[in-house]
Amino acid sequence: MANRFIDKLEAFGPLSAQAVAALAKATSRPRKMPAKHDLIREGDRPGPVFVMLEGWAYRYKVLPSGTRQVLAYLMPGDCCDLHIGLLAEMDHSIQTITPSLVAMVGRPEMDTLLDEHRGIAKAMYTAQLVDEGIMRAWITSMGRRASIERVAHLMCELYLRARNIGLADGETFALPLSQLLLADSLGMTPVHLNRVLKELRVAGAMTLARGSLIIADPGKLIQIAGFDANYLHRRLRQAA
Amino acid sequence: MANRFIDKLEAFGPLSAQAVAALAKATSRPRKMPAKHDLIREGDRPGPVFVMLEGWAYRYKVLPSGTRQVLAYLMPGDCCDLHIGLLAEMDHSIQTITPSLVAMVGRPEMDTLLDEHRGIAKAMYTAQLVDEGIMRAWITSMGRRASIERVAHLMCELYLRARNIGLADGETFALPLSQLLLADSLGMTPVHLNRVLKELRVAGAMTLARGSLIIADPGKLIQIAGFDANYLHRRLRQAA
DNA sequence: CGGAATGTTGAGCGTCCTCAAGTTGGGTGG
DNA sequence: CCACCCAACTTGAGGACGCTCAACATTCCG
Repeated sequence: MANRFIDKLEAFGPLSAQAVAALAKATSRPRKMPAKHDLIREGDRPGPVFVMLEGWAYRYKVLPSGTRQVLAYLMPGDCCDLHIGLLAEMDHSIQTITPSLVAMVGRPEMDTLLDEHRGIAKAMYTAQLVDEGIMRAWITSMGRRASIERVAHLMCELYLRARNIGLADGETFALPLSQLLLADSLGMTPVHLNRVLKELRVAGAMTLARGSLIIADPGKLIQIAGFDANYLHRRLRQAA
Repeated sequence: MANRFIDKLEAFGPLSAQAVAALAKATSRPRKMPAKHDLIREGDRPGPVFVMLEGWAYRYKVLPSGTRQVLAYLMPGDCCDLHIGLLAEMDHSIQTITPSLVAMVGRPEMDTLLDEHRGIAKAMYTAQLVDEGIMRAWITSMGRRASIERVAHLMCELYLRARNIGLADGETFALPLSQLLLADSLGMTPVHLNRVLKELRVAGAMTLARGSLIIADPGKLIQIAGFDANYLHRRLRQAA
């Protein structure tokens, strides 16, 4: 009955059995999506809320010059903005990275979920606040960190997020991101990203190869990144 | 009775007389704040929602190295996250730029406003979506635009936002941001920002001096920035 | 009126980019 | 099962954008 989306929300606070059932029902007809498939494009009229049950996706913008900027990664359990339907058109696109299982929750159904289950609303608003915190961390990285720090910081973030949802246990986990995608996330060229990855490998901090990230020396990686996990808000406020 | 906050929300959709009255009541006891005063700091436990009735503020983070990154500007009528109280601690700080009038809306009162007035909830969620769109635009700028493009883009954004709330009419408006603050917004050094401003001035695009931005040639500025206003979402979806 | 904050300009340097030429690896069809 | 092909990755060389350090000018504010 449970799925990754429900698991994630429950990590933000207890949900009633009815709430879980309602969520399960709302996400019970997911669609299989191939890799590299646009779920929605900039300029499109927003439709249902996308919920990633399996697989990774990413938000991005393409500039007139053709360059791309990755804005966020969606991992299993993540969803896009709850109230997306209030806007007339999308200001960015969302594309799958791996083959995925995507549930689509219509706007009336989403409103009902939020209205009838306070626990769901709280968990979803918390999730959205965390996503905003991640965006702020990205802005900070892009503005004020050197390239090697940016790379290390993103790897720390992705590792923690993956571990939070049970996608990583040891120091190794599956990271299905190409160097091109990572470069477009970090405001770098693929060439330079490649050199930075080598530098991190030679330094004994981490190795990214064949879709797997191996964190050889967590302390060193954290230190290079200047990483502070507070913005992921794992410690939530107790009591309402 | 109306204030800048109510004006802003009404621009996102009609509000009932009761809704306006409830908003007016919730923001009826604003506090005067001096310039450069932290409203809340990273690590603090979130309290009430801050509503800027008059004056400018900015969100920022400070890295261990002491460098600062500006994350967003709050103009009159803007407020911080509605559900901020769900989190255990702030992941960034907020500081006034100018002397300001700030209303503080407690969490129960905010929840009541959202619950009892669908129009308020819709307007506030829309405002939050726009703020997120702005963050995405910033990430895009930092990652994929050259410094002169970044500067021009931010100026276009600030000008439009100011005009939307009646703070600019012609091609001139009051922009109370120091070059240091702008540099910390754009991931540049103050020295380089100064040179870029000069370049924009010499090119006849715009002049920033003594707290005023003069847009000499809007077309040129937009062209340099590669600016597309879609992310500010002025055109909202019609009908619910 | 004085001091501090802010803005301006110069010179030299380093990070990261561009262009270019491979190499490796994964997937597909014969 | 192998050959091929395309995407992804790797490495080198040279150049440009933006940084650092430093000195000075100007404006704001008490």
